Amino acid sequence: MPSNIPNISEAEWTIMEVVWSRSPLTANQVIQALDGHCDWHPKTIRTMLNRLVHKQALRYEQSGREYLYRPAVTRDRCVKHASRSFLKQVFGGASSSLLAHFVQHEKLTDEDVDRLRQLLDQRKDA
Amino acid sequence: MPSNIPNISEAEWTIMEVVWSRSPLTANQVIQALDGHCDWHPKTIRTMLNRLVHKQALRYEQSGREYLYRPAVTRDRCVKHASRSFLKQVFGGASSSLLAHFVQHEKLTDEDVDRLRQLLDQRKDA
DNA sequence: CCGGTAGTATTACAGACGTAATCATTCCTA
DNA sequence: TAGGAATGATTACGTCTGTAATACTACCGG
Repeated sequence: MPSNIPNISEAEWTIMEVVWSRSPLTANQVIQALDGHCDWHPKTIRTMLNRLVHKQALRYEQSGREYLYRPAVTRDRCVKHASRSFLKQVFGGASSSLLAHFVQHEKLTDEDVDRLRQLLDQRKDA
Repeated sequence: MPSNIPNISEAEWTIMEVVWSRSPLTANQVIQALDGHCDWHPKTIRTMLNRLVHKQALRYEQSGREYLYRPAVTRDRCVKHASRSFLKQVFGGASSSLLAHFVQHEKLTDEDVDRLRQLLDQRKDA
């Protein structure tokens, strides 16, 4: 029984972040959490919640006349899944190339660099 | 005049890789290059070449009765663009988190690690 | 000169996505 | 008790994707 991570689109990812960080919540709470950040119509957000349930990225339980949504997949698993796809598609699976790219082209503070060095040190080398 | 990087889908990316690495080539050469790797129908590949031209990810010039395709955007720019989107979507734009993730969860040889340390050293710190 | 072949261009079609509007149900309130 | 408001369900619709098939056109060979 392998992962079975549902495909979460870009817009859906935004919804998932909210649910991951404050689960469980009602549709309205999701809408409020996004108010100001996105400007999606509430209907749109409800639609996306629905789709995410169908994709089995979210679950819900009834609570009064509303639903309480929770993640059905952990953020970790989704991050890993998305990272793998990206790594494969853009860097041909070579994590070293990917890392080189980000070290060279994206901003890092000195602290970031230090922490990264530590991670490299702690890495259990084969 | 900002970037204007066209959106290149996953399947299209495969085509682009071929063109980036051996440009210029004819449709048939792309088809042959992919033979064995993908199993797309030749018609499918021609369709994708066409779409990529419309998206202005590829250009072509006539050569006899065929076209010679070339990239209209560099791989570098596309990699950077895709990396930014991914970074933003999955790691909220924090490159340090992204780097930590890949260092901790993806395979790296000892040489990879050494090279990465060097890159960190060479980094022009602010 | 005519028809087949090899290219390109156009069309097809289902499923995903972004973005909602409309429908149906139910509960609260006047 | 009937009507409106809130919620979830269904439907809508244009674009993008994956995956081709079909149409058109021009050149080559008989």
